[in-house]
Amino acid sequence: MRAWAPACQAVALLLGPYAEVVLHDPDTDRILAIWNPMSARSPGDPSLLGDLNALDLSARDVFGPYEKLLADGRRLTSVTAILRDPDGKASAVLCINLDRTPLEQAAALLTAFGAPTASRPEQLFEQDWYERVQQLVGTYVRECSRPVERLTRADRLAVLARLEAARVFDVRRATPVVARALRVSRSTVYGLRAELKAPDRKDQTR
Amino acid sequence: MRAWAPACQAVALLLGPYAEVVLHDPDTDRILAIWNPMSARSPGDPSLLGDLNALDLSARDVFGPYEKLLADGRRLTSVTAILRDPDGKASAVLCINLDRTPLEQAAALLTAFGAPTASRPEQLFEQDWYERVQQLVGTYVRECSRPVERLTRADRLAVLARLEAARVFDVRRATPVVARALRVSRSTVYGLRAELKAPDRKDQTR
DNA sequence: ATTGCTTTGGACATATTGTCCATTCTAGAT
DNA sequence: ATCTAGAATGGACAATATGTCCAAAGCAAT
Repeated sequence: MRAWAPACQAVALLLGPYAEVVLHDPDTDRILAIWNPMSARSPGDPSLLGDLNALDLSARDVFGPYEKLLADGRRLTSVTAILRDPDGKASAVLCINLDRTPLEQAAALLTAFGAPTASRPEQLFEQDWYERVQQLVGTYVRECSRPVERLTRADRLAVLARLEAARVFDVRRATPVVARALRVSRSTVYGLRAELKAPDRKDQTR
Repeated sequence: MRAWAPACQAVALLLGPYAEVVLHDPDTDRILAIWNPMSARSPGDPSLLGDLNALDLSARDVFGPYEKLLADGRRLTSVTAILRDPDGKASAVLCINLDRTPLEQAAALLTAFGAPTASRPEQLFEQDWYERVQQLVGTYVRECSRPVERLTRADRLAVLARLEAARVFDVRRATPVVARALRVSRSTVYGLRAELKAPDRKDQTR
């Protein structure tokens, strides 16, 4: 039923990957819609609501929270709501399944681990990105036992890839430093770097 | 609107004391119903939805998740959904506000605990300077248990000193990020930063 | 020497960073 | 509540830094 979709989507969105929202059709016993499916179910599949139908639908509209167990061991907390038309007819059944394991792990860790007072936000921020450049280049040079000036084009590409991976270029003014370390011009660094990003074509049709 | 109540109640029930579910009347701009109120609002009170009405209600039905901040410093994650009648008319606006602080505390502890100190030869370069900014600001905020927006000038100076010490500004594009994290303008960041460097004189005789 | 690459300096086009300042805000004091 | 000094803001602008391009060299293998 289209009317409920926004509400369902909102819930699914809010609870991120840990909640599954399912809308069932109580007449056909099939899934109408599903958000963040945790098992591989999709609209049209049988609901497998089974015992729910045994519940007295007229007595209450909201059931739960109760616990479910997934085959893979995940512990779910579920709630169910009967959604009614303006005329009172049950037009859909809403189930929200919340995966509790991540929270439980956190809680377990928390209780198991006394009171760790402060965290360790220490700055291994790497003051010395400059050193790091020297280090990465130096290491490579040693690896292929060849001085910086005798590095082949491919070598330079490789070194740049490492520097790139180390996020060196996120640092201000890094490019000239790298160029110098590689005994190469600034232009060349940009050129090679572009090549890394666009592995094949020589033409820069951008 | 009676039709939505079960769904709202179900969500409120599932998310326990940490989620507030509010149903607004888009016509009168008042609260229709509210579950688990976090602030002292009740049905009939004005919605204070303000800017929401400015949103193009016809464009989308679901907004968010976006972040809200309570005066007392609690961090909320909110989603909003436009609920429509069978004939398409927006009959209600659903807001779910989830208090994230308990989760954040758990998560913070978790990440702090998970930090495997050693064995990080490569990229201790801190890919994640962005995280680091959030982290440093967040820590400070927690230390003085005051939301970012309520930080005093002196506080901001202190935070900036830490960021400076962590060499955050060596990273490209860091300033705007910091400004945003501090909920302050770019200009202000530069201003405060200048102040840090020249502790006394107001004139910039350099 | 000629060919088919790559590198190089620069010139330029963009983007980012810093400065400045007229206005707008805000926290206190009145 | 109103006023006021100091602070923050947004936007213009200047200064730098980053990227692109390309014509003019290098350079190695014919």
